[in-house]
Parts: sequence; C-alpha cells; structure tokens
Amino acid sequence: MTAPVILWFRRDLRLADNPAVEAAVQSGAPVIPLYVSDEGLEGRPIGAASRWWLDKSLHALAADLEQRGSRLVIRSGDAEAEVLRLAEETGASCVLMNRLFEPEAWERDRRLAERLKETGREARGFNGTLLAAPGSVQTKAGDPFKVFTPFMRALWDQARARPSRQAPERLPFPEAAIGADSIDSLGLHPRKPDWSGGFDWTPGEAGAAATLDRFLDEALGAYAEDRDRPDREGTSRLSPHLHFGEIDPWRAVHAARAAAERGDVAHGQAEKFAAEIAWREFSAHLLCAFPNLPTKAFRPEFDRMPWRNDLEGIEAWRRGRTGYPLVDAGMRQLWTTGWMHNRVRMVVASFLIKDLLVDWREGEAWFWDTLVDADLASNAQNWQWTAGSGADAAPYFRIYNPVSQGEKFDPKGDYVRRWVPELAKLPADVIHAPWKAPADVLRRAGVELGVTYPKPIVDHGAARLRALDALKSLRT
DNA sequence: TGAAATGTTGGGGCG
DNA sequence: ACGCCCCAACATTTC
Repeated sequence: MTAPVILWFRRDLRLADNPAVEAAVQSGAPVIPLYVSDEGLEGRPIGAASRWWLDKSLHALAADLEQRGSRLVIRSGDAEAEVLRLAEETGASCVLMNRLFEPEAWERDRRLAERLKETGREARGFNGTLLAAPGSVQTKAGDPFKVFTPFMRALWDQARARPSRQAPERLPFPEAAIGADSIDSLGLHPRKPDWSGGFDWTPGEAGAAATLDRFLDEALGAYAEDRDRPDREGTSRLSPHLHFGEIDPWRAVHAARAAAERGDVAHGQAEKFAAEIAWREFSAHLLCAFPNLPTKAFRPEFDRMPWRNDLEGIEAWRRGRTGYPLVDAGMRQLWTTGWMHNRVRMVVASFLIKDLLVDWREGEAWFWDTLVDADLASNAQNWQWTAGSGADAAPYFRIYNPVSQGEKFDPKGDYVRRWVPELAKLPADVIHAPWKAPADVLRRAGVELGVTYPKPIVDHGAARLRALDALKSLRT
C-alpha cells in the first residue's frame, strides 16, 4: 500500500496549471487535498472581504475535486501543527505545496519542512503563483530591483514561463477515513451583518477562466486607454482570482499576447496588460526583499511625517462621505462590491494621505479588510507608492486633484452617478464639484449640500499646500 | 500612473 | 495698416 501524499492548497485554488497538483498526480500515490484555515497564514488575519471570497472559492475547489473522485479535507488551527498532525494520522510521505512568498508564511513553511524531515517526510514547494520566484530576478550586481521599469525588462528577459497543464481527470483519494471539518463550519461568510449583498463575483477556477475570456473578448483591445476609465468595463477584474491563485498569471499573459499574435488586438494593448501583471510581480518580489514593506516606510524619512490622527476624516473617507464625488464613489464601490477601480484607488489613497494627512497604514488596513483582492505585497507596495515613501514611488509633490481626475477619467460623471446616487441628476459639468454649481442647478437636481450630500470636508487647494509643506519638511 | 503657477505665442477684435 | 490688448492654447517650470 503506497503512502499517500498531502496536497496542501493555500493560495493556489485551482487544478489546472498547478505544479503541486501535477507533482501529486505524478507521484502515483493517493492524494489528500488539504486546506487549513489559519488566521495567521499570511502573518495577519485575512480581511472580511477576502474571507467572503475564500469561502466561495473553497466550495468551488471542493466541487471540482469531487468531480475527480477526490475531496477537499478541511482543517482549522495552526497550519504548521495541523499539517504535521494530518501527516502523522495518514502516514503521508510527502507534503506538496505551492509556495507563499509573504515573509512570515515563508518562514513558517521553512520550519514545517524541517519538522517533516525530522519524521522522515518530505516537503516540496513550487512556484505556482508568480511569473518568477522572488529572488530570481536580480540586477547585474545581484541586488533586488527597486525601480519598476528595469525590473520588468529583466523579468520578461529572464523569467521562464510555466508550461500550461490541464486539470487532471482523476485524483486518487486514500481509502482510509480522514476526519475533516466542513467549509461552512469555518464561518467565513459574513454574518451580523452580512454586507456582501452587492458582491457580484464568481470565485473559483471556472469563474477566473470566464473572467479572462470576457476580458480578452471585450476589453483587451482598448485596454491602454480604457483601463483608466472607471465609467467603463475596461479592466480585467482578474485581481482577486490572481490573488487566490484561481488562475496562473502566465496563462493571463500568454492569452493576451496570443490575441495580439493573432492580430485580434494591437501588441501595445497586450503589453500594457502584461505590464500590470508585472506590477503585481514587482510588489511580491519587493516584499520578499524588504519584509517590513507592509508596516514600515521604505524611505525612512517618511517616519518623521507629521500624520494627523483625524478620526472624523478617516470615518468620512471610509464611508464615502468626503464631499468629493469621485472619492466617495470609489469608497462606496469598495464597500458595496469588495473592489475598486485602479485609477480611483490612486485618487482615494492620495486624498487620505495628502489631503487628510492620514498615515498610509490606516488606508492600507481598510483596503486589507474590504478588498476581495487584498494582497499583502500589492497593497503595501501601492500604498507606499502613493504616499511617496516607497521604492520607485510617486514623487512627493504628485497630489491628485479629485475634481480634475474626475473630469478627465469620468467625463460624463457616469461612475459618480452609479455610486453616489444622490448626485445622479447633476449635469456632467458640475458633478465632480457640486459646491461650485449654481443654486438653481443644485435645486433642480434635488441636491442640498450639507443635507443630501456633504460639503467638502477639506478645501483641496489648502490641503494640497499643507501636504506640500509637511512633505517638504522631510527633506533634510 | 500630476497639478498649479508661470511663461510664451499667436489670432482676432478694436481703435 | 498698424499697434495694442485680451486671452485661449500650449509649453515650461516648480512644487
């Protein structure tokens, strides 16, 4: 009787293009697919929106496994202890997994591998979630890249694509009984209150594939322009699927490039999309090289920033009641759907950090809790980018004007109308700055500032000067 | 993957 | 016909 192998799923919730799955099949042994619910898997508990997603994605994975004569064994508790325990219980010879690259997860996996080895078992880790393993893309001097463009050049130059693999048709499950929790017992779906009614997503491998197909058919052709337009469906919306490993980033990149090769879309469009995948990659590699990225300013002078503990401002920002329509639209889209358009993410982040002078970590924490695509590396990297404190960050004086950003990227105001319905009747020329609208225009639109919609909580012009002042004081 | 202030240019209205 | 002013449009500089 061959000893089984444990196939430990973490953030690689798919069966196709999955190196650990492939290794499990090739072992010829019975396979025990495992998921361990561990609050500390990534070094901090995952956010509420991510829990919602995870719940659905685990159900999808479990169903896909059952179709293949297998099942997903669910355990909860300390991941290291649970994996060791299951290995003992089942006499498994080997634990197969796709590596997590968050520093604490990496360290935990290393400890686990040692302890497995002590009991004569093997641990095998693969890269199933990134284009290239962190550390494998380096400058000529052997250092990690700190600037995106040269990083991307080196990435396309050096990274070897993972071969594409179909999901296995069968996965042999051991005959012995294995105790397991149910997915529902993990309590991942929100209760009291369940705010997820507006979430319109299909987590899981099939949902990811459908999302990619939709993107290739409908949006890739105009990606370079429309990706910045929150009033259009111009982005891929793949981010949560990528975060949970429901799709291989190589598959997305190859599919876009293949569309360009066929002549369906211009090469520039496909490369623009590939560059966004490369940003995700850049963040992950940066986090590996600089483990403090989520908590500490990459440029240390930013730790002297005179942040304001503006509790009212933070609350207005979270709830989408700042009085700046584009900011409020974004924050409400986030709360309602668990996602926000990328252009608007930059605008709301700039508003929190620079207009309100609130510590970027405050925004990072809110995004971590509310985004279905919350990712430790991307979230930290992007917040530090906006703050100006990060590697290859926006220059400190780049302060987004929420009005002109709205006029530029949501010219007709459709995005604002959708998410800030109390402004829906305002004409396009004033919808991004209702306080400048003539009284009769406001009246006709049923808007009473300070009553039906807030007045701006700060004056952007004055706030901008205050931020420049504070930021200048750091340069000594 | 800015914005605002400041500088320059050139067309048109007008005396 | 000419110079002058106005100002939009664009370019440059600065934060």
